[in-house]
Amino acid sequence: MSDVRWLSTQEQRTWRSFMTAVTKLTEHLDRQLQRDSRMPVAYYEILVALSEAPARAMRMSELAAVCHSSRSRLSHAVARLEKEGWVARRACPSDRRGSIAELTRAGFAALEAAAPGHVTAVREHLFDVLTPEQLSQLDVICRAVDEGLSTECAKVREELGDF
Amino acid sequence: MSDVRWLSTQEQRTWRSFMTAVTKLTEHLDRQLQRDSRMPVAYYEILVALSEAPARAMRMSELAAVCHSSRSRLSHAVARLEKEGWVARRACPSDRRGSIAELTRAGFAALEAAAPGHVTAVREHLFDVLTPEQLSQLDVICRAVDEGLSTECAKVREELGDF
DNA sequence: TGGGTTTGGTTGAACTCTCAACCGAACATA
DNA sequence: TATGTTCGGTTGAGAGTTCAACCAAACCCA
Repeated sequence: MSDVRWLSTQEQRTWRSFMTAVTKLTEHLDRQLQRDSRMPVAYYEILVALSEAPARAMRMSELAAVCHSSRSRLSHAVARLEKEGWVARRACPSDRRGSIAELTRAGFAALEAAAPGHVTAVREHLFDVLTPEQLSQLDVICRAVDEGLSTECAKVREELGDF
Repeated sequence: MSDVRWLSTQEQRTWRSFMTAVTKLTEHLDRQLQRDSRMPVAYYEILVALSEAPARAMRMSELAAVCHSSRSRLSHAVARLEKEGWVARRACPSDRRGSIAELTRAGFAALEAAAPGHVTAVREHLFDVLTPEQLSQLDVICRAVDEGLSTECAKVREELGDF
């Protein structure tokens, strides 16, 4: 099918500035957190999710959903966090297949230590460079993109099962 | 320093919707391209950059700059693309340290084959879900973020040398 | 009760990325 | 010409992600 709707010059410019900004920002944040707190952003978000959960514990699958992570990725990640002593896994009493990830004291401390630097970086490179108006625009835009993807992702999830 | 400027509730919401949208979008695009054309988006962009260069060839360091990639990453990536037969490396005549990456016929064909699916995915999940107004807002926003980062990145580049 | 299917989760291999170390060529300076 | 530094690029190890395969528990239904 050659009836592809190619991008206009302007659209290409927008796409490239989007890609550039996103990759630079995520790389910067990842580098900052890795350097200062020895964890990638993805792991930080796992700790955040756990810290906000009741009893600072969550079923693995629920945690995966909250973090928009595949089961597999989360399993590997939690294994690493466990080795670090930041998370502990225990069996789920109500479902013997399940397992529960729990934030340890050390994990909470690590999160507390990491948070200031990370939040500062986010503020500095996103919130501080945009007007309040732009921030609310960005919020609306991201929700629209997310919405458009979640219908699609639901489809994928149906077909492939594992996400 | 406990004088961290934490995020307000609204800011947290914006940040999360941003992260969600970005990670979902990039993962979706990566999965599409990997599934249909056996290459990650980063490699696709390398091929695009080469295809747009005069003689479809470029110095490695220039290519790295255009792709916002580290030298190391590019070196690994080109090695893989070379194994695939999509890119060839040859010595630079004017600087014997240098090497030049060149898009092969097969590489150009692979790019042509990959482009429709990728562009369609981008259009479908970004351009089609936003109004023209929102697209131009997004463009401005991304340029501001990029701007804010490039001063920072310049600093990092100075300190660490290798990016 | 038994057999097939789905669900929750883990595992290992292949791949990509990062970081630091390294090498030879180019350049600067004396 | 000799030497120290910078530049362009590669390499290997370690870490994270993906994908497919797998296992056991739970569920479904005859």
